[in-house]
Amino acid sequence: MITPENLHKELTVGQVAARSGVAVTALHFYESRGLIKSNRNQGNQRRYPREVLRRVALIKVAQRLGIPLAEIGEALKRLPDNRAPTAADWKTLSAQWSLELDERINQLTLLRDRLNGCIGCGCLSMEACPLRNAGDVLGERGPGAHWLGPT
Amino acid sequence: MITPENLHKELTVGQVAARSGVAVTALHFYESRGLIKSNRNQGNQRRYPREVLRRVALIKVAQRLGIPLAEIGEALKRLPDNRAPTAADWKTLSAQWSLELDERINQLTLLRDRLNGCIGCGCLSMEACPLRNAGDVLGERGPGAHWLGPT
DNA sequence: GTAAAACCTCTAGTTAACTAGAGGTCAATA
DNA sequence: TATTGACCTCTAGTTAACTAGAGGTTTTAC
Repeated sequence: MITPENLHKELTVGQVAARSGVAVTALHFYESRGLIKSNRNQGNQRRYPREVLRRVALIKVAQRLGIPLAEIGEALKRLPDNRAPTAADWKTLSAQWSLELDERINQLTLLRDRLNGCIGCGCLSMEACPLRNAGDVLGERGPGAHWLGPT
Repeated sequence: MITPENLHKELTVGQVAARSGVAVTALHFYESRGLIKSNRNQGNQRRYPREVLRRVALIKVAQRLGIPLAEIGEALKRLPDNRAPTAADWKTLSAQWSLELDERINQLTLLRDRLNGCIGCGCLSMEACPLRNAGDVLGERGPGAHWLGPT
């Protein structure tokens, strides 16, 4: 709901950048990917409702979890439109992401155990070595979550 | 040591590709990055000693561990020149990589615990939220190992 | 009222790890 | 011998997540 009062409270890109710790260009970029939205003033400059800060915060946390922007965008799209994510929304998203994180940790742990089992063996055979054809653990990157690791 | 006998045993790119499961173009690419080397025949075509198979195997395993090619190249360069990696070499490298994998797992575990601690809190404050300013856990990507996660 | 700071769009560059294709050569087979 | 398949080099494109800069407009502050 836009009242004269909260219109006054809108933020410029520069302000959002300063408060969120994200570069102005990055905010442009997020907008181009549909992760955030902006209103424009008379002179075509972006004006953000304050809620954008929360949205950006959520984006940054998700990135630290290793979730690619595209997926974060998907998740945000599933939230009621154009509203800041609430604590309840956050709960839903973070529970999901926690599961994926668990899965990722399991995969890495299994891989490490195999590696340790293979130290010194030196086989590396395509057919026999568990490190080489552990396709069951870390398969091709198909549909689903893709973990690129935190930057 | 090149004898008429093992000259005969040299492999073409296509053969290496087939046996290693890596595309021909990727082998070209590895060569351009100094990860593997080839001899050329009269017609300028690549001819590989059989040891290249072991080298490629090692590259693929390291990649599954999430180690970037540049670092794999560094590691290979530290091995005696132009020789296939032996079981002892593999032991050295894999022990090192195992440590890095441990570290990575620890980072992710800590992150997951923080995430779980934060589910429902919904704060996401720049100053207060442990998820947001856990710079101690996963910092900028500086010098050292860079983990991009397995593909 | 003017000058500087902030903003706008758009293109191009960055890294990683390749792939795809053009245009041409070489090798193996019938 | 001719043809096909494998090979050669080189350029350009791919994805992700941005950054840098050019060239131009708007806002703000003095």
